[in-house]
Amino acid sequence: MNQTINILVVEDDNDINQLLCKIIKKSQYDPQPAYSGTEALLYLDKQNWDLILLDLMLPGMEGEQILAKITEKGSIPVIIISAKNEKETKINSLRSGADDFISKPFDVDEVSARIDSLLRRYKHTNETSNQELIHKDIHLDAESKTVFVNGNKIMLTVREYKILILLMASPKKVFSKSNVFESVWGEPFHGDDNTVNVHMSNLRNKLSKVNPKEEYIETIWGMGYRMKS
Amino acid sequence: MNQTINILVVEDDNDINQLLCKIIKKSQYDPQPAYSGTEALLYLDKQNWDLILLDLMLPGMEGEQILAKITEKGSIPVIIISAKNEKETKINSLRSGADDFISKPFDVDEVSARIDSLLRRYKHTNETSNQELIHKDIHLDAESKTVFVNGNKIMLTVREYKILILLMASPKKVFSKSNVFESVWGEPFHGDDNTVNVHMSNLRNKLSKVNPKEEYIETIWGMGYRMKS
DNA sequence: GCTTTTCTTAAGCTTTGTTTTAAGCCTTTC
DNA sequence: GAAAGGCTTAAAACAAAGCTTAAGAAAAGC
Repeated sequence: MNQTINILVVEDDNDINQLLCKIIKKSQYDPQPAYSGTEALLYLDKQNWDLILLDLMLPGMEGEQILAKITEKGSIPVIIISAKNEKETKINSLRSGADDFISKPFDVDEVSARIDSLLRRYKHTNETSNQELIHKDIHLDAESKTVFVNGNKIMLTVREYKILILLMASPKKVFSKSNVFESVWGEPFHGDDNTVNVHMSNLRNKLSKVNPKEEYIETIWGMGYRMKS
Repeated sequence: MNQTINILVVEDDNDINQLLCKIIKKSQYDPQPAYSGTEALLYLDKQNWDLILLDLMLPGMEGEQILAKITEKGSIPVIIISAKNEKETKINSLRSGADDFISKPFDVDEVSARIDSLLRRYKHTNETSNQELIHKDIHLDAESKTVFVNGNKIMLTVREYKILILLMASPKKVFSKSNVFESVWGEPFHGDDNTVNVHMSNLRNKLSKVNPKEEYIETIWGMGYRMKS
């Protein structure tokens, strides 16, 4: 049960990277150093990270690009650690999906406290990746990001896939439109929006194309959507 | 559907409090100023807060005590805003359950960005309020938004569902029509309205369709409604 | 840069839910 | 035990939520 917590440390400076890893180890977490942007990207897809520490100034690739890749990938908590200390950098990072911003030079204990604080809240969120979800004759393989209905592979777009994985991860739960929007799009929902409907409709079509008799996703009027059991 | 987000602003300085409220309003959230620790505590239990901004230096009561009360109460996200800028204060706050620490003087845009960042995550995680309400043979599961009477699933509309959850959450309490209306509809009640009656009737019908002998909701003449024990 | 795919927006339409209306039914009070 | 006021109910009118389609915009892929 005592699962290890994996933290990716993206920082080109050798000494600082080692220092960060040391801090992390001291708190009983499992650090993985990455010394460049490209190295970071390699690790990114390789496993599920519980948290990422990211330096914004990297050789080869800008930290901002990495941040974009991370947020695109899912909802991994990110702490930016940077010497680029201007207001704009800070705010842009936070707006782009970072959860915290620590300025260099940093205080060892503060870094540790902020890591703990973030993990305390979000430890339990990232548990659904890297497994196979099954519901009726839908098989969703999270690792290869493929979906089979009745043995037939179907091609979903990113949005459709994310909606499906959300619903399938908690098959009894009812997700409101705003739930869905905020989980899948990662931004606040403003009520007059039709795009969830459209994607839901498209997803349903793709699912039922294979097996027209079956209804997979049900609508709970005024409440939202749920996998039909 | 488009729920408001309530933010409690605990800060004794009038100008700063107003400034913070202004920032919050600009982001379409709903701020509530509290100018002292005691005032903050009053508000704390009064409703469910999505986020709390907390100044550490308050007259009468120390901010640390408030923080303790907040974390004790549940998992409301807290951002500390403080002029006490020493390392120890920062780290203690974070270790005591705060999610972020902003030093005074603060930058308006940074505050805004950090609020958004925290809410973005919090709203995803806080949806697992998986509670089940039981009254006689009625089982109400909040996560799946389903209601069972004597083991049989019954289909309720949103209004009916909300009325039932209200009554079942406080089964001994008598709810006046205006109570019900204001809780379920979220707007002030004007006495000459019959709609609560209608929905109550429909709800009773659906409940007693399964089990006609049982009376679940009783009318207290001139007072309101209550779950019948 | 051009092509292809995917996403978003908007409109019209269908389904479902809500409110109003109004008649009749209980309780209470005098 | 009749009048008054509150409560219930059923049905009609209305409103809202959801679905589908198609077309333009944006993004991704080549």
